[in-house]
Amino acid sequence: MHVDMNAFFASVEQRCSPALRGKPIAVVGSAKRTVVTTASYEARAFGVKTGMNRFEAKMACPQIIFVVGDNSKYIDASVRILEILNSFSPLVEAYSIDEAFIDITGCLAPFGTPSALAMEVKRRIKEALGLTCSIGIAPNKLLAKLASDMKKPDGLVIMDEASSPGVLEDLPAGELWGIGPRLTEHLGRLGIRTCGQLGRAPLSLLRDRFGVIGERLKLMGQGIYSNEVAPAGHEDEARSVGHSTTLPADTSEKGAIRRYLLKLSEMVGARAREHGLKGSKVCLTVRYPDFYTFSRQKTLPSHTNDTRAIYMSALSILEVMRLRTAVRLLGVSISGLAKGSGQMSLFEDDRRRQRLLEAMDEVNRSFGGYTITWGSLLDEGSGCDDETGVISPAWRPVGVKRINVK
DNA sequence: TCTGGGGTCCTAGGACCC
DNA sequence: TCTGGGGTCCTAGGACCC
Repeated sequence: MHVDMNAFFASVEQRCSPALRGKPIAVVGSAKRTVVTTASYEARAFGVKTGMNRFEAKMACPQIIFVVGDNSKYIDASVRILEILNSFSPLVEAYSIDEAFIDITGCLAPFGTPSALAMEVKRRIKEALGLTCSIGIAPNKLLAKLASDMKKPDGLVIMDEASSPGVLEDLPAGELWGIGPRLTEHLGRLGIRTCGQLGRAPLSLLRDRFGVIGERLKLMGQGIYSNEVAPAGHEDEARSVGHSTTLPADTSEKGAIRRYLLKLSEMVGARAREHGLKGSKVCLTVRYPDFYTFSRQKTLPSHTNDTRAIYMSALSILEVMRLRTAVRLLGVSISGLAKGSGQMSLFEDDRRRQRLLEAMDEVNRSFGGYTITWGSLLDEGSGCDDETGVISPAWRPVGVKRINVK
């Protein structure tokens, strides 16, 4: 079963503020350069879409109401929804803040049918949070996700082995989870437009053109998908931890760029430390005003989650980059992750350093945000403005991927 | 009054090793 | 008198997802 909350952020806001109900609203970030994260169904009717900037949204719908998103509300709602889902089955995978997969294979008895179970899930969520969702039930995650997408809002679609071939036969291949615009185009050039055609395409052709995913594509066209629901505690380990930010204005000013890099390094370091993770690679991403985006990474001699070590690496990469114009976005991430050993260093300096980081993390945990931070972040002059930016739907309510913002 | 931020996975070339 | 074949790791970019 796949549960997909309808216009999640916008619906939460409309529940909280009756004045917003029935109105075209768009949830955006607080930064100047922001985009629509979620549009209410009233706004979608005017063509407002996720990813539009304010100007585009206003053009599409002049009476649109912009609402600055509030992460804590969405995390709160998400946790409560997951609790409800967990009362039906222990096998709940929080796929994103507003989507979940639930293995209900062994949980049908009290309800009799999948449909009865799904109706009860919808009723409980509506009762507790006043929110609607679309539910898809199918033999696997691929088809369940497809099914939940077929009727919005407040839908319920059930697909079984008997009905899925009929649905897939004329379904555009690009509707499948994992087949995006580029693959759709490439498949189209091969004369493959529907899932039915994809499922019948010669394996040799697909393998030839798409490498290792060729085989999976053919199976997907046939509705075959073997990934299991991964409940809490059984997810894959995180592969990277990163933060990036679009600056309030493009800048070439070295001091400002360094301050942003320090702040990003601290956000990355703090989150890695919180989860006992250390990385062996640091990656710096830069976007120019023309949107040209590139990155350079550096392998470290040892694993680290120390803000200073991350920052120093980012700086050294920056030196190598030789920026050609002003910068629009900066990003810092670490990868090559390993669970920190927690072992005490032999060197007094390192031990003091570690205690300093722990103390700072503790203060920031207790008082929120970046109560304690680095002096050079606070230097006068060119801003390292504390803007929230846009809320990311990929956030998880719990675990490494939970992003703590203020 | 221009385009966010969080991720994962795959590819392809080159360095390096035996 | 002309250059094998196996492998790993690293890097940068891009497709795809929410």
